[in-house]
Amino acid sequence: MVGGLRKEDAGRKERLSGWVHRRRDLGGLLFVDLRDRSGLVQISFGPEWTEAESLSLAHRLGSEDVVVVEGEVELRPNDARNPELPSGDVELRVHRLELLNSARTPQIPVYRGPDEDLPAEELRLRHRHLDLRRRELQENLRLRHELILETRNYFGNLGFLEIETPILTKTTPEGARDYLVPSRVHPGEFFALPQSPQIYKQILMTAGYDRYLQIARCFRDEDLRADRQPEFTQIDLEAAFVEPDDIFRWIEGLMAELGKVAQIQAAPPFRRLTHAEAMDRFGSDRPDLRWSLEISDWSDAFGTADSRILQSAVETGGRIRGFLIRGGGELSRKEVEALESVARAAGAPGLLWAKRTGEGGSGPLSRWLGEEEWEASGARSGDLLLVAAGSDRVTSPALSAVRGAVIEAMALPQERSDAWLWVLDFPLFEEHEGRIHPGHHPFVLPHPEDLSRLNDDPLSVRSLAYDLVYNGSELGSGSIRIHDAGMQRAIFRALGMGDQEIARKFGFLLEALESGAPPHGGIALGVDRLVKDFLNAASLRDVIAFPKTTAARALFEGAPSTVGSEELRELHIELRAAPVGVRTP
RNA sequence: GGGGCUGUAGCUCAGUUGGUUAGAGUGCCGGUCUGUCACACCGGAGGCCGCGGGUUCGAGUCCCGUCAGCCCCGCCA
Repeated sequence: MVGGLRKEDAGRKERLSGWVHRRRDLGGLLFVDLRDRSGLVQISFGPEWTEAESLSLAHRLGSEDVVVVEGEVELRPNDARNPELPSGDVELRVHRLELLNSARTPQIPVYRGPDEDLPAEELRLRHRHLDLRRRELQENLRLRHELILETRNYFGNLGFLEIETPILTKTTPEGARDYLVPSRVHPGEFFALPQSPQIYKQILMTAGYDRYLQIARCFRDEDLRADRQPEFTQIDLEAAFVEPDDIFRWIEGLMAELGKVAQIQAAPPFRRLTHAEAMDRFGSDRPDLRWSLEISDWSDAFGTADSRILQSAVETGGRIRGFLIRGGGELSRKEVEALESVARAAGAPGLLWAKRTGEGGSGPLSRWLGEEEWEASGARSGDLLLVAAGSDRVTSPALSAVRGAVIEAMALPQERSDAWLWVLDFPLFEEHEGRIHPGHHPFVLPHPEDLSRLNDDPLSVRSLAYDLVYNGSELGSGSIRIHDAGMQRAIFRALGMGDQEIARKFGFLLEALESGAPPHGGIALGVDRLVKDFLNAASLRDVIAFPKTTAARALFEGAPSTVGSEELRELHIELRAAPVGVRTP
């Protein structure tokens, strides 16, 4: 309302409410930028059009005071228009001012000057009510709302039902740490907050709700990152009698619609890569395909070079892979060594490199490269080779990190601004410290072609799991699920669970599957990440109204916090040690 | 659990090789000002240099520890 005034409104009487954004007190005249969610408009006070009492009150206004003003919309004098403000052609000449609520001087400024940095993140979170008054955050939350609204409409039109699932649920034995909620009426027992509604939506499938949707809150008690919050929101869906292509079609259609809302290009069909291809060509299961730079395999070309590092890498079953950087010779030795330390930070023992020059080459790798090797590499004079040798397990993450660093160091131009990708056929299992655990979760259907290897070579078994990747960011994961109880038991056993344990932890799921479960599958998309990536926001905290810190604290309200001994007694909980370092805000 | 960066006025920051009374901009308070829009001008108040310990004649500055925020690794079915 406030920010919507235009020159067509000139002459109208208006009553506006809002916050005092900034004031410019000229003595006789006084200008105030009035702010509400719609934007800013200048209101002016002067002895010729403002009641005396209101005028004197106006001179005492401070930042963030809440006011209501009545007056007339007037065209500003020609030389006093502000082209930078949408409402800058007009102002409200105030007849009467009423102070609805005075504000103490804000701890952090809502207004931000052109060259001014934002207040420290800690202060922005502590005084969140003030930070949220900033236009940028209001715009972010508005877009978030619109994307969620569009999502509900889109799936509603496709016949999906939004069904709520419990927040107080059963603890899940694998996966992330659960947030636990003690039961008062059942001493020693705990609910868990859901890491995802996975099992519930599968139960809904067996119950015949064949298209399910939920904008679902999920909780995982793990350490945080810039793109990870302890509680987060997912667009969670599941459908019966589907194949991966059905899911892809729906999600591609959704992204096209959301793209219209957020002005992002999302033209179906999206590119597809198998997990194996993605790892082979980009070293990552979520490559950023805004750049096409790919890994080359030089195992054959360099494997016979007179170098122990290179030879032994191939002899022990590894590969020699790397990047051919056209024009990379322009990078200084220091810059190339920075790339090497990126590789080390990502777990590689090192990164070999060579620049091809007019006569031969330079760099540690070049002493092993004869004319034959140079030719095989495809390098021309002025190019740079970056090479990692060893098992893919080590070199892939390193090369992926190097790829990003090269793109930045060379300032390579984006080849497209919005790169969508499906990554398919994720491994069913992964190995960690000698233990097999699910690559995604234990309910994923093994790839039908690989079933025979389930017992003998489980780590080679692919799954019908897929990820949606946007500009190198994992926006969502899904899969076709197991609907056969026997198959589900076999997977639990492959994960090392005994029959009793299976019955205790997943008996209710198996019972449901045995009752006539349809084939089904689905996907969950991270709303927070989606909004962040669509807005190109710096942090997830900029698209969540009340986010947690990296230490999983809420600074505004001061959660978590201690509770009284009476409350603990009711919950049958005894603390082993007095809490340390608890702050009261 | 590990590594890195940051912490100085309400806010954003500067602070030399360890040296006297710790500065700037903005905000705040007071004053002048009728077309400003980062209003301008004059004056003023405002500091546990995150916290604790150490080295030193002397610490915002060096060392150790600790707390908080951020980033990364591990972790995130």
